[in-house]
Amino acid sequence: MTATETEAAAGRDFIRDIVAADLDAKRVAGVVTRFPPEPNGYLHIGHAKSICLNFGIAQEFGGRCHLRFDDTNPTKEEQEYIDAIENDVRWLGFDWGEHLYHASDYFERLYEWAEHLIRAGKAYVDDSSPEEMRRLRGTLTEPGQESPFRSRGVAENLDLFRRMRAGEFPNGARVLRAKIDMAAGNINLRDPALYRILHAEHPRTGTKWCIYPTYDFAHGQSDAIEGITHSICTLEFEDHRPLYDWLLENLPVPSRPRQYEFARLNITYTVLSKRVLTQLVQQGHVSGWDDPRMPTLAGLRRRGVPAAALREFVRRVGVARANSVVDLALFESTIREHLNKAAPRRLAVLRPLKLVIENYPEGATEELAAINHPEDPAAGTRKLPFGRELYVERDDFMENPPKKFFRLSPGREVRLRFAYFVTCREAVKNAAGEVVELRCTYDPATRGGNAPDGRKVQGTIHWVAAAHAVPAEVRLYNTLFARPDPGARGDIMADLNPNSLEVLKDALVEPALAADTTDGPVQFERQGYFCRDRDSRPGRPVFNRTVGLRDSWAKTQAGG
RNA sequence: UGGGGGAUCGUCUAACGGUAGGACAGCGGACUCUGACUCCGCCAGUCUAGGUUCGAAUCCUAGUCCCCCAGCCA
Repeated sequence: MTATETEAAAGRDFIRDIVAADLDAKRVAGVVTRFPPEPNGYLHIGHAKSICLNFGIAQEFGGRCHLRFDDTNPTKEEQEYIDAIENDVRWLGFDWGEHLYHASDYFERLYEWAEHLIRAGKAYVDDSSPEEMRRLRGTLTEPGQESPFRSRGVAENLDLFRRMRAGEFPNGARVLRAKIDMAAGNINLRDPALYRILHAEHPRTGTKWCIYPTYDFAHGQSDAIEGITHSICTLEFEDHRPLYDWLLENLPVPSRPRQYEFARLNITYTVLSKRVLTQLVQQGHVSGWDDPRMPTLAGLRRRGVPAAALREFVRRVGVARANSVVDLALFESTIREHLNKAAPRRLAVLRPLKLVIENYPEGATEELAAINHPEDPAAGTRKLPFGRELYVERDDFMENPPKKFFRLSPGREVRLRFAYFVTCREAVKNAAGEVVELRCTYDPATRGGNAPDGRKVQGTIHWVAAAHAVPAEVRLYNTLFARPDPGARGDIMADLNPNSLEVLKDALVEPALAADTTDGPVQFERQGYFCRDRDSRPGRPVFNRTVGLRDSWAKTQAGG
């Protein structure tokens, strides 16, 4: 982060207010936060909010932030996800230093604490089937009933729990439960499960364990072990806070963290449900977790979104307790702002239409100077080859243009960016009546783009020289979902956008784009920001559109 | 009908009993060798009804609407 960004990120929200107050009142000596993902999928932009919050607070208040994998359910977790998560957090710009932890690091201690609870008469082994437990739990409006196993003695509970650990029972046969209150209005307090039997191989502990702590039994204690002061999570865990507190109060934990909840991020046209994202990958609706249409950090990275833009977006969104849905336009605006400053400009024709300059000498070639960045003279210039045959954008010609159309049409003069004024004399059509070529004339006196007689043109269009253009593939991305509120009407897959990907295989780009194989962003003038995809091959670059330029002409047309 | 939360411009978010502000979106204009960028202007909000107060988005009362919870998921 730059200094200014760090400063800007110090903007206040209710959580930072709490941290500041705790520090002021010396309730805590220093702030310690943590980002605790479960390694059962890839990180997405919703996680970015949590990452920026936790790591950001640690930075701003001079504390530290841990990366902790909440790996308590080996049936869902994989090493691939662990590796991807570490990579993504680093890419986002954060560093956990020495503080990389796993809930599984604490399995032995958690087990001891479970026995502690049993000895204190506050936990018991229940032989009920899952169905029976559900039946006795009651409903939202009716209290639950006590299990017949609730009154088991300490010795029997201890024996049974040890035999659970020893692997004497099959999955689901028994469970360790906290003894709290089956009549509690908060269902999480109706004797929640603490340990379940899972004969499964864990990515880190292998087959050492066949019983695993639940989220509730692992999370708060892990926080306490690490000395976390502010345990920040999303709103749906609000109901778990009483249980979080109950466990910390009934166990000999080394510290006393506090949980605070904030509203998770939602964005229009976007789905941030790990379940649905997994489904998109598994059913082949996207090419993988890093498909540039995915809201995953891997997808956004491949799409060309700068990490700094992601951080800035999260900052602009803010942190509150009210559920909300952020306009995708805010994200796009933030991306453009960053890319506008960073991206050198280039000319690329996405949907080529041949243009022949009849009065330009056959076989002649010349080079014209083009600036690389209009707002940054230090970016310098480059040479653009020019010739009698060019390609221009199909959209830049209309045989019968509407009012205010400032581009090419029969008889109209426009400027070719950095080159000459040309006037369209004729549109050549094929048998099907489609325009296949434009015959034009140019004014040699306008070399460089200005007329000595001072006359103006209303439009400037981009182009490439036929003899020097490099063929390229360009991938245009639209939202994965066609509706701003995917799934709101039931079947979320029914809301998939059939036009989320448009592949242009016949694009032509200026030579400089083929020569440069670095990874930085680039602006195709008048079109948008692009980045080179890893599918690029020598002589055949592939570009992803990160985001289009604002297009008030298109808006006018659509509106009119 | 249980428990826990939340309501401020179209959207997100400030305000901490004292001028309801910012950003995005939208609209209009200036500038322009990108219909981009930039700049200027405009539009627009405290869920409702009472109450306390010199003064209420903020405090009180009563409503309304929205979200979360009945995994041996996290």
